[in-house]
Amino acid sequence: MDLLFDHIEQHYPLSSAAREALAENFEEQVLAKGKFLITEGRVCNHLYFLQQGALRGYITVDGKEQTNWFGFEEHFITSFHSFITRQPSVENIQLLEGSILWSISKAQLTRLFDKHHEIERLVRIIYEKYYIRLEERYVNAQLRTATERYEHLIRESPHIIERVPLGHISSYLGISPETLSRIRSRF
Amino acid sequence: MDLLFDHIEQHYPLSSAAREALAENFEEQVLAKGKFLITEGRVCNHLYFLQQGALRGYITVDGKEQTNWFGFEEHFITSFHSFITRQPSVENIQLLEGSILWSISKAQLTRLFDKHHEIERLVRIIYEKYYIRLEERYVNAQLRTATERYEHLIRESPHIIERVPLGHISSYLGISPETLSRIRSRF
DNA sequence: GTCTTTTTTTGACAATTGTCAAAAAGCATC
DNA sequence: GATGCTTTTTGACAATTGTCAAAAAAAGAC
Repeated sequence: MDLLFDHIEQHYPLSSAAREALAENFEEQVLAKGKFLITEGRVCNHLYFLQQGALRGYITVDGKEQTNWFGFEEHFITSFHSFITRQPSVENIQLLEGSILWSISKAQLTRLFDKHHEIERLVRIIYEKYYIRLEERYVNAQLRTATERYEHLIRESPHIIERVPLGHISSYLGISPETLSRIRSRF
Repeated sequence: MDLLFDHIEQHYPLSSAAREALAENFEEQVLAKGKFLITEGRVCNHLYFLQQGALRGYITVDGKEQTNWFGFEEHFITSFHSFITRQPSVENIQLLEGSILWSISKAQLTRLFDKHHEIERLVRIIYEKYYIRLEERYVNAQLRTATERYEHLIRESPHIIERVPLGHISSYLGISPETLSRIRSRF
């Protein structure tokens, strides 16, 4: 739980009262590789903090998987669309490694917003940061050639190659596994 | 200004005290077609509400313009990355039509967060909505063929074609103007 | 270790898209 | 209307990427 609060402090420093209130509402969760945190069709009512491990979020388009993001240690994770709208998720979140997470329900979090203004501020600030991160992902996805997108990926997150099967990376880059293999073969 | 508060009420109903505080801090701005709301290299310190008109946000990559979004009536607009980080904008925001906007500075808004919890809540909720809208844009941008992306665009926002030059639409879809022209020629 | 299954690579070919150049159409201004 | 200027279209060709099939490599199960 220390890692969770270390991460929170990086965004906004909380009073000890707010920290304790949060601590009471987070629950630890340990999941094995290959399992799903969220599957499409179900409403996602929880926000997760990934303490240890790796996940990916993907949707199914024409029977094929399209990976939208990879998540590693010390990030908040959820199926945001479902969490926000309370509608069934279109996204699947899968464990790429055995992972340790902390979860809090939307109802609990909303209750804390009323009790502690600073917790709502924290979440507002986290949304800001996550928004601009998503913007960056969007801009990179728009890069013209697959080679540029791949180069950008290994430049920004070189560790990804060692932790994620290439098939998922190709679906993240929006190309076929064959094309990714050919790009990699010419360095 | 009525439109601004109509829009706000759709997200979260404010007390009259909060509404008045907001009203005091928004300023009207009228800009002509072709002008820029924000240019790259400058810090964007304001959040804008577009009451009437049309804009686009784009970045410059290898000397070419890459349109990231179009903005029409009744949306909040800013160069989010710059507004949030207080760093120089990489994005340009250009007026596609003569437009009427309402602006509030980041400093003023931040001051209001401390005075009125509900205004910070409103902004938190707006971020949620804008986040999932950006997610949708991301997913659509990942569609395999340019034809699919074009079809999706005219299905979701058919009005766009009448208000935006095709050159900007092709740069939004990530294709050359020639390719867009050919896609359109076969309906 | 061997066997099985999954992932990655390679080859051949087709489809999609980009680039360059020129023509056509549209839009201002006079 | 005629005149420039910008946008859009069309043609020819090259580059990129996808698809299908099969081989090679890697990862798991026993």
